[in-house]
Amino acid sequence: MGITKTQIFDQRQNELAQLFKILGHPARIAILQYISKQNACICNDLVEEIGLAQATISQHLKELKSIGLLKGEIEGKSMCYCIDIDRWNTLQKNLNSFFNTTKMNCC
Amino acid sequence: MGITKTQIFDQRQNELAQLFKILGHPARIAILQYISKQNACICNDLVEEIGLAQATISQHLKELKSIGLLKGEIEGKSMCYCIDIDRWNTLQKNLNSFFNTTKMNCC
DNA sequence: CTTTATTATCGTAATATTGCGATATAATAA
DNA sequence: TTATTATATCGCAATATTACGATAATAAAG
Repeated sequence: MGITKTQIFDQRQNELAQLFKILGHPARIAILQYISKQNACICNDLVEEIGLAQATISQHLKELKSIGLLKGEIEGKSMCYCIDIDRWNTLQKNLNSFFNTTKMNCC
Repeated sequence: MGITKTQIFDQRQNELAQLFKILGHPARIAILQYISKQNACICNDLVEEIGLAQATISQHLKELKSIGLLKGEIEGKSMCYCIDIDRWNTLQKNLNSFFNTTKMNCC
């Protein structure tokens, strides 16, 4: 017990849930907001800005990368993490599609 | 360690993350989709439809209620859980507002 | 009142997530 | 080469989530 039974749900349900799940942490929300404000970003800024340890920030960045929301480029000896706007717009469409189709026909 | 440091984030970040988090489970996505299809719903249907134990479904319903997405009315000896459309629309607006403001000014 | 049906809650085991120190890796600087 | 700086990964401890059986609570039916 304890493991999520992904096999009893369809792919769309699992993918949608995974997206929501990754967005479901305040640090990751804050990271996205901060990167957006900066127009560019290096991870080290985030450590000071957010107030979590460097290892923890790095882990959150990895999760945001896992759903394609962030892309990172090496820039000298630091990383430039940016929001992938195409992916961002696609995600927004997916979520809206879920919201719009699900509210239909409800009592 | 292990506990999310909600105190270092602001209220909006925590609330937004909480919404995403609750939506971040395939069973809860499936529950919302099923209720939407039915126009009404009793929990017992969900147990057969989703394929999780009754106790588990009940727990997921409770979480969806906790963010106001579902409202439940007693109907005879069973419950009628419905999507709260007003709340649903508000949530959708909140998420879109996050998506729209965050993608601005990004590199 | 007793039975039956439906949902909620409790307790618990299994697994996942969060956070961080320590360390590895990689690139530039001296 | 040897520092220095920035980021990633490993390993672990603390906490949270998921799932379910057992049981409680509630309401209708007999």
